[in-house]
Amino acid sequence: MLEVATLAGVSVKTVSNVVNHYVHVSTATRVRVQSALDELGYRPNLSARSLRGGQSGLIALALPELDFPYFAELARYIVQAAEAHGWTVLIDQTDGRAEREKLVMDGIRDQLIDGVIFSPLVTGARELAARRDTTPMVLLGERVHHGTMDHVGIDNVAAAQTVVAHLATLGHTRIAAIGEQRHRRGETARLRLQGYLAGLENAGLPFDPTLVMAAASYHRADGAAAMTELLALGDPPDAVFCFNDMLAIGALRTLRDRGVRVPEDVAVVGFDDIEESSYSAPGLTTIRPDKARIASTSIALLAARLDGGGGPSRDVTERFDLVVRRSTASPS
Amino acid sequence: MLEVATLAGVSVKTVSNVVNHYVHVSTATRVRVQSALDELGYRPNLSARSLRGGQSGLIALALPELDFPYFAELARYIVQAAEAHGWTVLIDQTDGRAEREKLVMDGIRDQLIDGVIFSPLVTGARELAARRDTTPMVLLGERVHHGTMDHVGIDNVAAAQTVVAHLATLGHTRIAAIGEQRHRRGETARLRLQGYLAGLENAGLPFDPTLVMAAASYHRADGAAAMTELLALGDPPDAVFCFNDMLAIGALRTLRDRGVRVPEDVAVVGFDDIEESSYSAPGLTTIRPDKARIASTSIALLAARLDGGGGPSRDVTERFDLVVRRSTASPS
DNA sequence: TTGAAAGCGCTAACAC
DNA sequence: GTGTTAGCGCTTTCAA
Repeated sequence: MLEVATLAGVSVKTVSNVVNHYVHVSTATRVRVQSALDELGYRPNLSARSLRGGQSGLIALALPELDFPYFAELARYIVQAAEAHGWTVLIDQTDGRAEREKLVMDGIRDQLIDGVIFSPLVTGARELAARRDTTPMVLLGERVHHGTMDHVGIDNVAAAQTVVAHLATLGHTRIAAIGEQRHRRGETARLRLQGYLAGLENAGLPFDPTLVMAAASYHRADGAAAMTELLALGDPPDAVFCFNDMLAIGALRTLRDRGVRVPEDVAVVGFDDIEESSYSAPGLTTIRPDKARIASTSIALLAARLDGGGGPSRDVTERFDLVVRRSTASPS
Repeated sequence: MLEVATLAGVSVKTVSNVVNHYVHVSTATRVRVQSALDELGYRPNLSARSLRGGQSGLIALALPELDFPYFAELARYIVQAAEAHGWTVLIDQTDGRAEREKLVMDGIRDQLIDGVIFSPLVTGARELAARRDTTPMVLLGERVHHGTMDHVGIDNVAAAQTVVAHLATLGHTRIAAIGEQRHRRGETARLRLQGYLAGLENAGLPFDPTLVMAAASYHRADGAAAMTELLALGDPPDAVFCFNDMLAIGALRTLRDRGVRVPEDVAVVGFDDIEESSYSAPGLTTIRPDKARIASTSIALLAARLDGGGGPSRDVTERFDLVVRRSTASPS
């Protein structure tokens, strides 16, 4: 910047003014400085600017897994929404490991980052409440108790109820669930299970605990394994509600391999509506959270915190839809 | 840091020494400083550190699309490999748009970033050669001529030849290709097409231009559309080589909808071996680039540039495998 | 409208 | 083994 100033015959302050589009600069000076800028190929140093001003234009997005289609799609929307705000998104992959999530909470790379959007998998209400780092944070996913942190999510219980109601309407009576997580602290599984139970009750269907399968993680292989176990039951289900689409795709694979017809013998429903689910065989009925809105709301909440500062934490529930495809066509 | 120094009764230099694990610090001092550090909840300021030392510990990964499974999987490996080096990865999504890729080339956020791993879609040899930004850059994907930039990829031509040879061995004679890109400047499509042609020639099969389908982009929908066109041909193919797995999955969808049997009537092969391809119906035969090695090599090359500096540009070709699944079981 | 100088938090050189 | 000091590139008072 000093070089530029010298070349243009002005002070660094004037260069700074030009670079930052300060209004009170005479046109002549501006032009002169600008050409010096171009000639020298000047590029502002973000570190210095951030050190001085406290804003870096960087926000972090902390997700469990990048190659989890739901998160990849969400990340895409968030990157787009952030770009519209002039922010760059830095991605942290936590793998759902407690120590990685703790790093996010404690503020890795503090002061470098203006805000964080965090989708916790194992971090609970206690840790959240104990957070000391003051970087604005927006929480994604299931709601957990928290103080100053904003939150964006969907109503998991209602969504799961919707699924069960749909299956019951189609005449299914033995509806299994795949995705319970006994050993995880994440709330998502618990909420969807709760919705599942409520759905059964609403439909007047009995609850059979043997139809609830746990899933160590939510990958395709877990769904395939759980479905195998369900088929081995003396009295197998006539429908399966998987707590995400990956599980459902794994389940479909098992059913196909065993020659079980979908939806005639067993109907299958997922959750997330990843793109893959409209190409599966058969196409997968699923819950579609409004990812674009989740992303834009998260960014908007963060922006509000950065501009305005305080205020009570806000909790936004975005809409979801039930997308009906061939995997739950009428069974009759 | 000054506060910490005061509390511990030492100078800032000593605090810096402790923070940076400098060896020559007496244990007593170290302990004293450490407790002051903890008490005050000290966190180093990355901006300042980067401003001073010129290294931020941040590298950028510039990819076309995050929700493209191949890139998502690759990103995951790269984030992991980078983490092992103590680097954080910042992700740029270019959408394959020329102006976004140009930004990457010009060095958005210069000086903040220690290096860039860039997977160009539309940027060609000319732009690459004209690059002025000096941030170390590793190129991913097809090789294009370049000067000082390292490159990691696989042999696309050989891989495509392998696919065609495999199909020919199984007795297929009318082998179509989906994924030509007449309007794009990217080289990938061209190289795979070249391998396809070479493969036909090696197998002594005639080349029929009507069997080569263009794809505007490499999404599932493009593959589905291209397959529809192929089926409308008077003399349709008995095998299809799709230039990526997404196209192949779209093609499978079309075939399924039309009641065409795979592989009995038409065999299908993809490219990339994304996880989804082992769960498709039927499982997809495909080329598996060694993504983990591509990632670790990229990071290693970047690390070498950052440590060592100059030297001629290196070009690493990683291995690939043909993964045979049900979509190309013997047609007889 | 423009310039001079201070200082953001940190580390490297050098002195003690 | 530890302290002093200068300076990374920038923006922001404050003066001119």
